Amino acid sequence: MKKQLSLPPQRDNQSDSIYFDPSFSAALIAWQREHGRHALPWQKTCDAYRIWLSEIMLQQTQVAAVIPYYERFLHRFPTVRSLAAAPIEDVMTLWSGLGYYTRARNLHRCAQQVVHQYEGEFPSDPRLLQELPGIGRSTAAAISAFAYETKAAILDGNVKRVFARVFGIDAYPGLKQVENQLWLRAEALLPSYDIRSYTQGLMDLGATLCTRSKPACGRCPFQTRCIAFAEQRTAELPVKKPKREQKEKQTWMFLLEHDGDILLEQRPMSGIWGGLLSLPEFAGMQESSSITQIALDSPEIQQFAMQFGEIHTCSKLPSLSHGFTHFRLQIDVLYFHLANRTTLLSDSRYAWAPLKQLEQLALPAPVKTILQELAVGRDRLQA
DNA sequence: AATACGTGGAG
DNA sequence: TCTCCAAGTAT
Repeated sequence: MKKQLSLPPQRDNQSDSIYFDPSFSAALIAWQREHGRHALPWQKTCDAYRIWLSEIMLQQTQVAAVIPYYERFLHRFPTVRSLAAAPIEDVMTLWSGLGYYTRARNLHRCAQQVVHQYEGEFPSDPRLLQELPGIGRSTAAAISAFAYETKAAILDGNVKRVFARVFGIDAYPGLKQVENQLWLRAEALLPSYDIRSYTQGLMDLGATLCTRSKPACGRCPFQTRCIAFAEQRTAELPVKKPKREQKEKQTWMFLLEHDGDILLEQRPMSGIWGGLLSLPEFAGMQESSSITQIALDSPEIQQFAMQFGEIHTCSKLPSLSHGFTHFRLQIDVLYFHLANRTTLLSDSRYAWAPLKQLEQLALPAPVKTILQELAVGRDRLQA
C-alpha cells in the first residue's frame, strides 16, 4: 500500500522576514563555487540513497571519520533495497565504531520504509522525509536540497557557528528559543537559485574557514559583515555549552575464553551501545569496595563464570578508561580461561564467537580494543 | 525543554 | 592528560 503523497503547498513568507537578505546567499554561493569542497565521496552523485546515507553518518561525526565507513557501507549495500533486505546484524557490524548506534537501527528501518512506502525512492518533500526514522528537520532539508534541489533550510553545527558569529548571536544556540530564532534566519536567507551550492557552502564555510578555533577570517566572504570579527569576539562566539560535571562510572567486564572462542552478550536495545555485542558485565558487584583482590576470590564472581564452564585460569587484565560525551567509564576486565564449557547457554543473549572473527561483529570501540589486544597477544605467542 | 546517545581528532 | 565538540535525532 502506498502512502498518500499530497501535502498542502508551502507558504513562502521569506521576503517578509526581517532577516531576509539575498546578498548573503549570493556571497556564499560565489564563495562555494570557487573555494568550497567539491570532491567528497557523496558529492559525486545526486542519488538520494547515497546522499541520505552520508547525511546520517555525518550527524555529529566528522567527515574524516565517516569516509571509510561510507565507502565500506556503499560497497556492501549499493542500493536502498539491498540495505532494507539485509539482516540488522550486518548493518550494525558495518556501523561498529562510528558511535550513536540508534542511527544504524533507524537507518535500517528507514530503508525498509522507503522500500515499502515509497517503492524504493526517497520522497523529495522534506516534510515527508522528516517522518522517516533518523531523519530530523535539518537532515531532511539537506537530503532534499542535495538530491532534489528543494529550497529547504539546514541548521547544523556549522550553520549555528557561522550565524552566531556573523550575526553576533549572544546566547547558547542549544537553547530552544535561540534555536528557533536561528531557524527563522536559516529560512529567510535561503537563495532562489543553486540551493546545492548554498547548502554545501554553509557546511564548507563552517568546516574549513569558520572553524571552532582560529577561524580564517582573512579568507571569509562575510568578513566585512561579521559582527564577531568586527568586535574581535570569534573566540567567544558561538556561546559555549554550559558544562556539567562529568560523572565517573565503573564496570567489570568478563572475558571468558574457551578453545579460541570468546563469550559475548548482546546489550539491551536502549541505553549505551544499544543492541551491540559486548562482554558480559557483572552487575552485582559493589563499586565502592577495593576491588582488586576481591574479584578473583569472590564466590559470586566465581559462580558467575562457572555457569559457562569450568575455570582453568583467572586473572585481572589492565583497566581502561573510555570517555563519552556525558560521562567517563572505567572498565576493569577479568579474564577467565575455561577448561571446558557448558553445552547450553543460560540465556539467548549470550553467544560464543571466535576471537579471530571479531571484525565481523558489532562491538563497542573499547571492547574491540580489549579483544584485539588479546588477539595480538595470542599471535605473538605463536610467532 | 533538557537530556541521552559514541568516537576520535584537535589544541 | 584533559577539554571540547563534530553534517542531530529521539524522547
